[in-house]
Amino acid sequence: MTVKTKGRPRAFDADEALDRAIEVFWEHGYEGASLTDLTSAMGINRPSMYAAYGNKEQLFRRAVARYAEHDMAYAKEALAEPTAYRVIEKFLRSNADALTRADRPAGCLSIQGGLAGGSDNGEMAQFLAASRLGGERALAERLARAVDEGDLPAGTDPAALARYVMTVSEGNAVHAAAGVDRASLHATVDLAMRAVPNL
Amino acid sequence: MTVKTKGRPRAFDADEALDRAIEVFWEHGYEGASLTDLTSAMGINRPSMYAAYGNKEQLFRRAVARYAEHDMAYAKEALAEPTAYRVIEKFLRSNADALTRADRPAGCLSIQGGLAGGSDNGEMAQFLAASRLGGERALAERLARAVDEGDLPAGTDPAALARYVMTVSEGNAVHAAAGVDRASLHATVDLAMRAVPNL
DNA sequence: GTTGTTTTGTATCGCTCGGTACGGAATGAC
DNA sequence: GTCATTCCGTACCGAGCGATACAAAACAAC
Repeated sequence: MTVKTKGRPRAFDADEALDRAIEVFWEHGYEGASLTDLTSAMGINRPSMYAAYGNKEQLFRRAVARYAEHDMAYAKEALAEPTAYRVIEKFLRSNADALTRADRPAGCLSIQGGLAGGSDNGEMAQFLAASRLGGERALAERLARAVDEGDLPAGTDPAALARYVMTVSEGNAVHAAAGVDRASLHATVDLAMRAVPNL
Repeated sequence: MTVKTKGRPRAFDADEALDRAIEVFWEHGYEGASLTDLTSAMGINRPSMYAAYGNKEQLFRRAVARYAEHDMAYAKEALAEPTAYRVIEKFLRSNADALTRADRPAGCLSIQGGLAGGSDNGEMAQFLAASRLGGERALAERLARAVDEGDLPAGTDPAALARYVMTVSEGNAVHAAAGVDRASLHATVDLAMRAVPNL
C-alpha cells in the first residue's frame, strides 16, 4: 500500500513510530512526555515528527486513536458476546489482562494520559474523559438491548450498570499503574461480577 | 499557639495557604501546577513559599498529608462503623460525597495528583500509589477483624474485598473528575454494594 | 536609638519545554 | 544530466519552568 510519491522517501514507518509514542505517553502522560522522550523513542528527530504528525497534541490524538483501535480491540469483541453477563465478564477479564501486559506499560493510556490538566483548562483531560464516556455509552446501549431481549432483569438501568462496569475497569487501571499484579485484578473482577445479574 | 519569635512576623497563615495549594494540585496535578499558579493562589510570592515549605516537592507532600488528615477524615470514621457492611457502605458513600463537593475540585487529590510521572521514574506517582495502598491495607485489617468476629462469611479474603472497595472508590474518582454527578456515583455504589456480603 | 534576625518583594538565574529556520541529502520527472 | 519536491539533521528561538540573590521592611532584644 506504499503510494509512489515524489521527493525523498520517509526513513521510518509512521505507524511503528506511533506505537513507540503510545508507550511514552502511556508511561509519562501527555504533559509528562517531552518531545525529547518521544522522538528519541520513535527513532526520529523533531522536524520529522512535526512533518508527519503536526505537533505534540495531534501526535497524542493519533496515539489515542491507534490505541483505541488496537490495544482496546477487546472492548468491541466483548460487546459481541451473546449475553450481558458474558459481555461484562469478557470485558473486565480482557481489560485486566490488557492492564498487565508484560510488553506494554502497566495501566491504561486513557487514564495515564492525564486526568488533570495544566494551566489550560484541561483540554486533554476532557478529551480523554469524553473518549472513555463514549465507550461507556456503547456498553450501555449493548446492555439496553440485553434488557429488551430479557437477558437482564426488567427494570435494570443499563446506563447505571455500564457505569459500574467502567468504574471497576478504571479502578483496576489505577491499581495496575500502582503495580498490582494480574491475579489480583482478576480477584477484583471475581468480586465485581457478583453485582451483575446472572439469569 | 502562636509562639513568640524573633524577626519579622509571617504575613500569612501556613495552613490556610496550604489549603489553597491543595486545590491547585488537586485541579492541575503535581507537574501541571506551576509555582506561579501555586503562589498566586496561596497569596504569597515565591521566596515566602520556599522559606515556609522548602520546595515544590515538599509543598506537595505536605499538601497530601493535610489532605489525608482533613479531606479524607471520613475514611477513618468509616473504619469505626460496627459491621463490615456498614464500614464499606459508609466509606463509599462518604467518598462519593467528597468527590463531588461544590467547594472543592472534582475527584480526589491522590488520583488527580498524578498517576504518571515525567522524565524521572515517577517518584510522585509512586508516593501517591503507596499512600493509597496504605489506606487499602488499613481497610483490609478492619475487614480481617470482621472475619474473626463472624461479621463476614468464613473464608472471605479481606485483602481482596478491601482491594475491590478501593477499586470502586478509585473508579468513582476517575468518573467524578470527568464531571459525573453525585447521584450517579451513588448509583454506582448501590450496585457495588451488591457484591459485599451482608449477614 | 542600635543590633540581630526573619520575612517580603523584585528581579533574575540556568534549564528545559514545544516548536522552527535552514541547508544538505535523497528521490521522481523530464 | 537538471529541476522540483520531500525528508533529514543541526542548531536555534521565545517562553515558561523551578529555584534564588539581594536589599528593603518589620519585628524582638538590649
